[in-house]
Amino acid sequence: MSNSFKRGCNCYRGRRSRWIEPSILYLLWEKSRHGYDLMNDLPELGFFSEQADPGAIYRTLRHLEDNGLVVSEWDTSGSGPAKRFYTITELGKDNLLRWQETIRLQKNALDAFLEKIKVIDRKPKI
Amino acid sequence: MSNSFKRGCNCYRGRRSRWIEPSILYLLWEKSRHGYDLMNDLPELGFFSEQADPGAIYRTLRHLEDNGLVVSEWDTSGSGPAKRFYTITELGKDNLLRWQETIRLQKNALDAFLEKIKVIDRKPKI
DNA sequence: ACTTATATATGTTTTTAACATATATAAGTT
DNA sequence: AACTTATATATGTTAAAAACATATATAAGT
Repeated sequence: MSNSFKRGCNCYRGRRSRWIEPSILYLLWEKSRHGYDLMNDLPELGFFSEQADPGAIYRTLRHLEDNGLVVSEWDTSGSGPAKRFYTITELGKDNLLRWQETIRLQKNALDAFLEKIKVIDRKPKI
Repeated sequence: MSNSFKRGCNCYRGRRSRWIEPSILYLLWEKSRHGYDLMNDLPELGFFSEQADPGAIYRTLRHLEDNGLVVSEWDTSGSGPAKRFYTITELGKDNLLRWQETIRLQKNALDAFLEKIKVIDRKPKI
């Protein structure tokens, strides 16, 4: 027996799920923001326990912009280094809406699964 | 603009989520089965839209067995090729229970997210 | 001059999912 | 007997994503 299960659950093996795309789209739908803001705001959506990975955020933003779901412009006002100000497009909004069905299906599956496994009795530990 | 978003949503980009491990554990908790049975039974849990990938199933079973969460024995009764009969262990049951919290957190995040995005209005198409 | 906070970006490695293929047994078909 | 199909397990290969690490730059505070 290898030891990857010995301590704790290893549920997810430390990985989060891939909801970063709709999460960013949603936050930009709420209001336009800088990429850096997303690092602070993403965890509140509940998909990222700790700090969101900057690498993931900026690469996702690039991907979204490459596909016309968001647009950006440099913002040199204010202090500190230049910021990129991201705004969702109509295509982006439309895309966000399309996520609803995927998310609903996933949620329903998780709901049903929770119902099923809640009847399992945990043996009392010695 | 690249074209990966042009048609449809690309939600998930064709990928399913990684609930195969607790799904298999649950099915084996219900009753011991052959790996081949899991191909038919897994889709009913709602995480896999179509046919589950045999490669994923057998590799996951190996992984679970390597870690003591399931045990197996060859079953040469019946017709056709020999089958491996899988049974969940106490450690496996315990592990399945530990998934509950992970699944609940994910479900709650999806729930909250659905609530948020449901207020977005879809523009009427021309 | 040094450190810290802000801000964006890229490089590398590991893991996972997706897809493809291989192997073998036995039953049914021509 | 040869061929096809269903059953059953397993491995190989590729592509994508996550995780982790590092690079670069501006400006404010000490």
